[in-house]
Amino acid sequence: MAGAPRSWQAVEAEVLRRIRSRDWAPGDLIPGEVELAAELGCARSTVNRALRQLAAAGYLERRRKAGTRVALNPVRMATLRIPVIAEEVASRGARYDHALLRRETGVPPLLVRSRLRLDPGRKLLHVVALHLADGAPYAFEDRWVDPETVPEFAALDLTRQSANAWLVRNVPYTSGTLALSAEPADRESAEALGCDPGAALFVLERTTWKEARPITWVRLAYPPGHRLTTEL
Amino acid sequence: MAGAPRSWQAVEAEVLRRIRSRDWAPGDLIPGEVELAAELGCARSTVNRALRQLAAAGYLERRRKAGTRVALNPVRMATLRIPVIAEEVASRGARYDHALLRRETGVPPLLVRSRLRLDPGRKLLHVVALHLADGAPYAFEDRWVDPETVPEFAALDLTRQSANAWLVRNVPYTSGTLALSAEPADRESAEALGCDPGAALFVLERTTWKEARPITWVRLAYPPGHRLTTEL
DNA sequence: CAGTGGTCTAGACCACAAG
DNA sequence: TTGTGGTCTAGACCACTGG
Repeated sequence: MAGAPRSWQAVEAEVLRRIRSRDWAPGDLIPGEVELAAELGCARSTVNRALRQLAAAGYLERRRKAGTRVALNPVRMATLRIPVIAEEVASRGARYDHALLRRETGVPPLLVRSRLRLDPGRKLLHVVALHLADGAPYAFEDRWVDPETVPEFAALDLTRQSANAWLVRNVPYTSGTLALSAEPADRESAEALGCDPGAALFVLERTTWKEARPITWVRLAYPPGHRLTTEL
Repeated sequence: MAGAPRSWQAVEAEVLRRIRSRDWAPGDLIPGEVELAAELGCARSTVNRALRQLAAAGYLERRRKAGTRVALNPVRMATLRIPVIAEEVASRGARYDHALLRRETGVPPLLVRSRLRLDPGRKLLHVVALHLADGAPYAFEDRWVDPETVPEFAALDLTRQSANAWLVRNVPYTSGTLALSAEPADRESAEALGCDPGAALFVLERTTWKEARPITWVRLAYPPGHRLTTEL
């Protein structure tokens, strides 16, 4: 009936237009795939792809038999790119370097132990390092690695490549958790990053698993002023 | 040849298995869709869907004619859910409230003006509010709204619903930017959030546009301890 | 039970880019 | 030029779930 969307992108755009124009208001039931396909002059699978995409983006809510509704609260999904730091630095046009500050074996603090669900007394490999961009401190890394999951880690030369770069390439995780927060700089972080103790640091904390076994817990602290941005 | 993946999820799982097992190493060219479909015993479109999914997740890199390669650096994409604060609070099982602290019209500071690409001297609507969870400070909001894009905003009763809730439902944006950072609390934020000045606040800054017109710039500051988490 | 979305298929044409 | 992914189609069956 209407114009002539042919591609699934065109269908997506048309549906989005109707949502934004309040032609289809939040909560409304929209026509079924068959009906839409007929109206827009394309195959049902084309409509399906467009609607699936919009549902994944949070604009629509779909349920079998119940049909498709315009989402009441468009839950915005922001996708952040979490690259390896070396590339994060390179993509900003800076020269990357890193310095290994400490490396030891020991019992992790309670926080780390609980995040990794470890038995008390388990010893992990501990690595403290500083990432540099054009020679300036870029991020302060505090990492604990489970030697039972990653036995090769103990023998690694961490002066040539960072722990993260090696792990990402050699020990793919099957699941993980990422947490972002703000924390005041403790003395060691402040010294490494060249800021005042207590300064507001942007902190990224990541825990990764290989099936049921913990791989690593890492905390990356960025100096004041660091921003993580994304397009919506 | 191999087992019998029939669904696209099964194909996805099988390909992921081969990547993780280093059967297909980073940088390797993997078989084309036609070949894979034959090997796995399904239609090419099924393989296509699985590979598209894996490419979107950052595991594969696909280019016409060049074929599909295992990504050298699995760029991790973390998807954050950015809900309306009222629901964010409700989902934590707390009672939501908000308090309007200030509301005025004026020329925004340089930072806001540049983010919204405004002409100097343009006056915007300024709203300062506090979001509460079970009566405790949850987030401090500083917002500027363009009255030319959203004329109805000036007449709104912001004691009944928050600015964000109304904007999300009534002025859908077509594009926007999200930035996360850590900032020391200034006096006003500290007072509102009940923390010390200089405390490390987790800050979410968002700018939204309706086509080429700015809608709003908002800065949400969360008190120390706040964490934004996601599964990987 | 019946309607809706979810998926698979086989085949076709197209767009892009490597050689 | 030509191989590869990107997409569309028409039809079919299935799975879930509302009524």
